[in-house]
Amino acid sequence: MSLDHAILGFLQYKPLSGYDLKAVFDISVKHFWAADQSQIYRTLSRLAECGWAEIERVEQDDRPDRKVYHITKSGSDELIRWLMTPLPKKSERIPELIQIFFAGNLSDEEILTMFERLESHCRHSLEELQQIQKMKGGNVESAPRRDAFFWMLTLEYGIRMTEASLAWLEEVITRIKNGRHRVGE
Amino acid sequence: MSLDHAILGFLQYKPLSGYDLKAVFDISVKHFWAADQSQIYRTLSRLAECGWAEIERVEQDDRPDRKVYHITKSGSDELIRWLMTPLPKKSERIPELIQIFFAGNLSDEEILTMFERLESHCRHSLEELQQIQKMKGGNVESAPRRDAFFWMLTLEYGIRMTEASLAWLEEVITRIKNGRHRVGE
DNA sequence: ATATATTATAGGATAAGTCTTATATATGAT
DNA sequence: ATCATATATAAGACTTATCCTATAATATAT
Repeated sequence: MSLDHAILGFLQYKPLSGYDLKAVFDISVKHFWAADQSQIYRTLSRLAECGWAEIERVEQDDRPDRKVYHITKSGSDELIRWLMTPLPKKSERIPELIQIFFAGNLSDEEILTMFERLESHCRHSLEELQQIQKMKGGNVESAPRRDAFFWMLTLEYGIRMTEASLAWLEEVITRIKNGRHRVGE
Repeated sequence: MSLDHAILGFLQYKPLSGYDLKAVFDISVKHFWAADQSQIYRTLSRLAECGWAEIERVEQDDRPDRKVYHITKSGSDELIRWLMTPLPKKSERIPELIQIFFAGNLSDEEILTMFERLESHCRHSLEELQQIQKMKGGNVESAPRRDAFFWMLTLEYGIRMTEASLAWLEEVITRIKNGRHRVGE
């Protein structure tokens, strides 16, 4: 799955330790792929077992030793292969839609509260993403334009989707306020 | 998590067996919550253990006996409680965005192929959703308007998001064809 | 003084989900 | 005749991810 390949992707740029990777995930792909620290370490061991990465032990006096992972030729090949492979389409799980689907069990007031909660959450996410986009304008300059272009695309995608969600939620709230969900009762 | 509550939601409408539930999931919430048959049965046992559902054994001569699950008062309370509870916001995982993020490793030609693949997949999903929407127009009439309203909302959401994805992908493909990802190289 | 944060790795327990297979009967299609 | 499909339930093995905890030294803040 994708965590393996996300890690290979980062190792392709340069060798990194598990600790480094956690930090790198948190400042770059967290919005669409949050990685658990524990899971990163476990996955790194597996990558090394597979021969997709090699471990370099870096001794340190004051800190615990670092295990820096280098991507191998076969790891690099695997990354390229995966990047061109269509992903098995499995519908993502959206628990919010379960709440909406069964919202008929709630009172009109509770429903409105629910949607307004979803809306404010969505607005907050949008602000976060826009904030990142602003800062990234400078942040990304160290990378080749080609890489930076695709990094920005993933942010742009997040923003577009969140904007669309927000627009939809606002529309739905208006409809509910106009009692459109009660028509015909 | 949500499978528990999705099942409680359906049991709130009427008592169902595991087999029934699998069918119900597949024709209603599959687009945003695909449920594995095996997982449904496991979850049902757990719901019964929790006291949120009760089992009625229905003997049949020609077929294996059915275990029909009835929601209890405490199950119903739990459903309502959950519907009003804000969900812990955990960013969803979008493996496609990992592929896009690291697309810089591919050639221009491969990149275009990748995005066109994503676009056609997206177009296909949209058609599927629109097809369901058309059919549901009649399908849903048996339910109270209030419930049907929220069922349709979840479909509408899927369509809006897929439309937004598609529009974005088309735009990105144009930009790539114009060589915008190579600017400054 | 004490608590928290940073750097660094990793195991244990648990949860959640997927895939496969087993069992059993009936019906319809090729 | 045989094969697939529908009805009905459920265990086994495995994967992936999450949460918590442990270890260990240093540094900074209260």
